Amino acid sequence: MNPPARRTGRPRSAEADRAILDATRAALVELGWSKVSMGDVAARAGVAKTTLYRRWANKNELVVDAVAAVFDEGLELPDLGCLQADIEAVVLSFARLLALPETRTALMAVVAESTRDPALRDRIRTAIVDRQKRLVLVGRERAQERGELPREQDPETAARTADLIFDMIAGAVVHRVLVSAEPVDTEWARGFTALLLHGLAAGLTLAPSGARPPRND
Amino acid sequence: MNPPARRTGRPRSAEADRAILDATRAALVELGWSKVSMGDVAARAGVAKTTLYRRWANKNELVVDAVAAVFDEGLELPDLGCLQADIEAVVLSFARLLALPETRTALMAVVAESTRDPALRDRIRTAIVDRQKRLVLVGRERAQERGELPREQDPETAARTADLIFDMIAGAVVHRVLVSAEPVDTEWARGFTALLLHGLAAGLTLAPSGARPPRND
Amino acid sequence: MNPPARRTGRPRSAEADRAILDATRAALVELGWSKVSMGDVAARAGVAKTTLYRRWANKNELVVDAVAAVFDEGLELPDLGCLQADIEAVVLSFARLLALPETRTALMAVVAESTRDPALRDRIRTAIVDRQKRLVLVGRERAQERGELPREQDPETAARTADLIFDMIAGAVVHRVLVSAEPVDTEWARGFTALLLHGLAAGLTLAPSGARPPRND
Amino acid sequence: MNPPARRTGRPRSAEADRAILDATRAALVELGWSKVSMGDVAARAGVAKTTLYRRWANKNELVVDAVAAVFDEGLELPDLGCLQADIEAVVLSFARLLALPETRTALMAVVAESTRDPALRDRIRTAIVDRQKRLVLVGRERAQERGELPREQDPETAARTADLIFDMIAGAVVHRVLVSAEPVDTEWARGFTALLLHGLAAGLTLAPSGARPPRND
DNA sequence: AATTAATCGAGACGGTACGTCTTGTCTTGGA
DNA sequence: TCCAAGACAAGACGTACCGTCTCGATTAATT
Repeated sequence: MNPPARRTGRPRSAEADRAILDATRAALVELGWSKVSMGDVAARAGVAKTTLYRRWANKNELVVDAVAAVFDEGLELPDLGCLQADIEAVVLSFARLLALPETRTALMAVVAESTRDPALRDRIRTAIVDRQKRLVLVGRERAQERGELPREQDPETAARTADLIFDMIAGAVVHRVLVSAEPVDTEWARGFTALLLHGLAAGLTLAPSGARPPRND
Repeated sequence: MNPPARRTGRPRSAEADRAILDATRAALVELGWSKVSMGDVAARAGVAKTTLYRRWANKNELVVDAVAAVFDEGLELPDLGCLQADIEAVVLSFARLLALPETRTALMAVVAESTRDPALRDRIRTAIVDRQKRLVLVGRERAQERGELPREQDPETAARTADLIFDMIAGAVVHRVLVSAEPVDTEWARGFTALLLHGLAAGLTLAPSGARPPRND
Repeated sequence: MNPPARRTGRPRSAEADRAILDATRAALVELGWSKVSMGDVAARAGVAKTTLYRRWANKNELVVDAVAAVFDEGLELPDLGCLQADIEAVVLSFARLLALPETRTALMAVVAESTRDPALRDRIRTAIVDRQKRLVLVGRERAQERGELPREQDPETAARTADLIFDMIAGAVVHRVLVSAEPVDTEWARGFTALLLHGLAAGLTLAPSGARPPRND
Repeated sequence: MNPPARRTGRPRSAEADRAILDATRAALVELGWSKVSMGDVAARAGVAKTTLYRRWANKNELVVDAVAAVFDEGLELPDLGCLQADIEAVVLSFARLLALPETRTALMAVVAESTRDPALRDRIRTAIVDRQKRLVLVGRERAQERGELPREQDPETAARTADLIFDMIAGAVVHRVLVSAEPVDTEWARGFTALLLHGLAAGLTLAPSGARPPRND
């Protein structure tokens, strides 16, 4: 992303980077968002406050990056051989992440803050949203190879659909966990995935013909 | 909160209450949650900080109360004669609500705060979530009467399904607007509704061969 | 000086004022000017940093006032019955003050700072210089009553003379102690006072035979 | 940048030295002692901070060196044929020096610093004080040759008197300019010189009898 | 009408974190 | 071998806000 720039002077310590992000996550777990202070993070990381501010403009930006790393590590898309299983797995893996108080608190705090801070919103977008969108892209590609999904010719339509699916999956999980405040368990994940795959109207399509009820949960 | 007690002495000013809540909302819109300060709200309301703290224990409580009213209006479910149109309408109506900086900021602020405060989470659930869930129930009832959706016999399953649909609709819209930070317009609402009604697999089902239903497990 | 102003609100704590100035002087003695920090003073005084900054704009101003109080307490003009004894006493009392490291350091630091900061210079003038000038005025009044000095009719000339004498006494002592870095002892005080009273030319006038001194105006 | 030869690591020493000292003086004038920072000086001089620290141990040492040169020029004692004129001339010449912000700031900065640093005080004594003391010696010698002043037999007493006079002249001027913050003009110089020559008591001693005494202010 | 007691505005209080600055040292790569 | 550039640990600076605490001045309902 920024290979130019850095030319002269002492290079920044990669070790410090790591220590700071680790310390931030640890502090987040222990204290919760609002009680994490830059000074405390610096002390935990064995680093001067200056070193934090040289890398991140403020607490929000630091926490976004710390949270982004959690998402990078916490979310995976195992190839389970069928689209439904893949989606269920990623839903559960996302839910597991949001079940941790520090992830939950930090993510929402940062999103809330971003409603008034465009720079922060951009950082969230690039550091978290865009990176996790890859899960949708990879999942779709696999499903298309398996013949479970058709290939979209128009790349723009394909991109729009991917965005839509991402918002639907992430949005439903976040809303269930944070707003409705109900757990996301295997049963919910299965119902959600079925609905996402076959739609609300599925039951109707099949029902009239015979006895089979919709597989809607 | 509690009617008793008040006997002698000067009664609290109702006007002050109103001025404070108005000032809080105004400050929230202008500054965003984290930059709203009690001192600032007091100054806007032409009131002393003491007067705020005499009524609300802290910033959170004040903001929640200030925000609560906003969500009581704003969402309606017009009967447009077909399920798809009804869903699209409610999606757009919700999006319109979230497009106001006031609502957007307030909602996220309160939700973020609630990740740390179970009492606040309950308050949100009863004051906002449960009240809006009726939209799903009403919409489903209408669709069933029109024959667009089958009637679910088991009431528990029916309730679970309603919750799921609510989380999917509200979650997708919120995520689109606040996290992905993209607008919810008619086109998006249409795409979302189609996906919700017919599912991801629909393209495959309808496009290539013809009658073949999803063979999904 | 400012009887108006203060009308509403909680009045400032006189106790805090005292505690802060005491703490400042104590810190000055222990640590020396450059190592005194506002936070440290606040902690010693059992007071919040805010309380310091509500009264003094910065460290310099605080130290000026702390030093001024030392001068107020440390300098007196005992009535010893004759002008020469009075002057010698005040010279020695001033020298005793400057012998303390904290007074010396603090005074010079503040004066040095004031060469670039007009506000600070004014504060020094009103808080220290003008207040100690009273010693000259009182001493002259006494000497005039005793008949040791003539009464000046023109008040402007009288004021100018007082300023001149003040600069000569204070300047000589400060220069001796701080620049020449030699002690001011009884012997020096006696020599200085004699010179101040009778002038350089005195030796000539009284001593040798009678070579007429210069007719210098 | 520089024509001189570069073999293996011989510093551009001379040029860098000069640039640093110039930058230090400039910064001192512009910002005042306490706001001069090593980083700023380095930047002005187009030099790395390392280079400063390779030559001077700290800020004090650097500033003292930067300032030292200023006092080597600037003070002279023209032979005007009479003691009073000589004194007035040197007073005005000293005042002229202190009127320059550069000199004023630098002198006080260094003196202030010296209150905490005995080594620095010695350095000031030899580099500035002792060198200027010669003015007193020369002036006295001339006055004695003219018969304006008696010759002191005891060399020790003579030395002590010279020190006293030096402290009185330099001290009064410095105090007037820096502490009282009033200008030293011809009028003040005349009044000061008269007082120094004839003493406070002069008015009284001579006046009653009748012969016109000097109007000493 | 006088008394009473909780209200009001204003603003100082102890704390705590912020984000900036400077100091003096260390670490690069380039000449 | 030295230089410029700039990162580093340490720690003070002055500001902002929180939630509490005086103040003197209203202001109703109860005497």
